[in-house]
Amino acid sequence: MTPISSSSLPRRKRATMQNVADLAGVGKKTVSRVINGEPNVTPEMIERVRAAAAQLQYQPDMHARSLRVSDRRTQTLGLLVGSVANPFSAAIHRAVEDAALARGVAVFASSLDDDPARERGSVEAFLRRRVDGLILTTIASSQAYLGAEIDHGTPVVFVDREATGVQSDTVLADNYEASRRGVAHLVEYGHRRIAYLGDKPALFTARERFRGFRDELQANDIAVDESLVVHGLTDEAQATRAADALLASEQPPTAIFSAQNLITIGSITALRAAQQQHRVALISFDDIPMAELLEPAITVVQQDPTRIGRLAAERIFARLDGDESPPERLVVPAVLVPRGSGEIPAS
Amino acid sequence: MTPISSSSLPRRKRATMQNVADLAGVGKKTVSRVINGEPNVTPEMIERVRAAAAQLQYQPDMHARSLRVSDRRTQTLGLLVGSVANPFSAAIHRAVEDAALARGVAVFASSLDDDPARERGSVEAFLRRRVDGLILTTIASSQAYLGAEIDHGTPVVFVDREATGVQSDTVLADNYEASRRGVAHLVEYGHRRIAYLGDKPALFTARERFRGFRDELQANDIAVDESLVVHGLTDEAQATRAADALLASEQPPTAIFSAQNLITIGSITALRAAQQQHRVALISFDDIPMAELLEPAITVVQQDPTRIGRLAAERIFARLDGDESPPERLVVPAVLVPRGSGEIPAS
DNA sequence: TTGAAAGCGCTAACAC
DNA sequence: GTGTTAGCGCTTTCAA
Repeated sequence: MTPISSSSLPRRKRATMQNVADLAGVGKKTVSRVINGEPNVTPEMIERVRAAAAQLQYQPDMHARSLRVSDRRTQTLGLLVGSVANPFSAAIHRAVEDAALARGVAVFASSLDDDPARERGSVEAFLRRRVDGLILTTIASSQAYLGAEIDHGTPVVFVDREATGVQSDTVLADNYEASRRGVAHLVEYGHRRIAYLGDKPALFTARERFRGFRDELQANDIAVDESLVVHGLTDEAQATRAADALLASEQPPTAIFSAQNLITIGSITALRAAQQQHRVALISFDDIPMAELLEPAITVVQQDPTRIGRLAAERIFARLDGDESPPERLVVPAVLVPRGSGEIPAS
Repeated sequence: MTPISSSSLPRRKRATMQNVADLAGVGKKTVSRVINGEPNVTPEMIERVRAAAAQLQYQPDMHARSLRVSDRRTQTLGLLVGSVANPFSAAIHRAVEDAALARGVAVFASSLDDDPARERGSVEAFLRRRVDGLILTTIASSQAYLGAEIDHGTPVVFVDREATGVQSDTVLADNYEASRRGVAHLVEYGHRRIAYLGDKPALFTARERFRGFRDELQANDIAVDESLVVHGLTDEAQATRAADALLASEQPPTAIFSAQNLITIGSITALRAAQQQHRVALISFDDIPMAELLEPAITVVQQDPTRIGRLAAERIFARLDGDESPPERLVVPAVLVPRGSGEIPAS
């Protein structure tokens, strides 16, 4: 057995640039030049410094660097998503990470949990760590508190939801239009009693999707039946109960429009329990995992979180690279993917 | 319209502690005391400083702080998982975030993608940013390169996979035993021709799970039929092709043991295509989304990524709080969840 | 081409 | 209870 690292050893101090300079017998600034790949250093010097750095296992301190460097960049981004455990958020996260990795930028990721206090807390935590940019999903009633930071030059991109009280780059799905397309699809299959199961109307996306639902019905001369509309569903269990009740009512819907992925899963559970999954149509706003393997397969309005994340990161980096054009509002279309559940005709 | 933040304004500099001190008419150190909640400041002083800080929208610079503070902590953690977009990884991430949030610690999250170069790159990026601790999923053949950092006192916890060449806290599922339990379950239902579909044997988890598969068969006096064993499956499509081939062979298996979630999904696709999903049993190592809603519902060996993440974070913080006990190896049991697909008897 | 001095924003140590 | 000085590790500035 070779001895492999013992935690009871006296802790060695981390090597600094000065240590490297001393060992290499050069000035601190020369080490700095080599580490940062600056020109005007002779090959021998480069070699000497490299060797010393390797011997000491030197790792430059980016915090100390960013404190002194002229643009004060930290090569760091703050990302706030609904929840890092949510597949939609996770896809955004991954896309941001990929874009950031290419530029040597590290990403702080946090979960919002639709809690305004967490929004403020996360943003503060990011700002105290002097992130170069912010990609934010928001829930607070106003983001005016970001005004000073934006004026200061920190790029901010809002994703998934529109911000209030500040203007900055925004990347969104076309919630309203996509919702209309989903409802129109059901109407085409003869449905007129369409239930709407949605999230809290405090959410931008929930409002937009319901607006699309309502407008599309009206465009087809179908009155919105309030008894078929349920708002404020935030988890599977609530959605299941709401769908249960609708299916057990005197005049049950012939189709369900679910405005969000967790609600969809809850609705499927209810439809199965009532053995109505092949009789009552279902369209889900948001894709769900395994949708193609369910019976019936689930017709969805599919967002593109990867593209949303990529575009958001691109906006941040464009701003960091000097883009001073007016704030952009990028809309990423959601597409209707017919798979079966949405093509069940009205009975 | 009220004017709301204009990006073409001259960029105001960020307020520093000195600015706050000047405005409040006190010394820098007094501001420092107030910001950090240190004792021995009169209430009036606190109020004056608070007001000045608020007026200037002062945000302390944690980098400058950590540079000077005696323990050099940055209140930052580095987390490397398989992929932030993978549900298993995302659950770990979320658990780590929750534990970190309670201590005001921010989390850098990165994806490994089973690429040794990414492992090294991510760890370097974390170290250059002087994270207080590392939670790592690894793929490189050795983690000996971390020895110096561990000696230096940075806590490192390995999750999901065992490390090589260093000793440090580790949190793992009981891959071997859980795999045996899964196979034993199939044997109980009369299966003797059980296929194994697994990931690259370079992975610690893949090796352990296969070892469990093999040993459990042998314990039941069943010879391992090499024609029923496929390694090196890394995505759904590969798994589907492998399962297709097995099902179409002269002597098809009566059961499939899938060693990983993506392989399970691919296997389900193949079983459906061959209309064998109600005839050939299937057990999945790793839960998959919607498993209960599939037909048949999928029997799984369910890991507990939330617990893995929580324990990993607890280890880090215990070390940061001074725990000097020998490295721990925590095993989080995976449990067999019978749902239907694993209870199809041998035909 | 190289290096010495100054200083980024903050806190430790110590004076008052 | 409060302020002053020095210095964390690094880059900038500027002189050699």
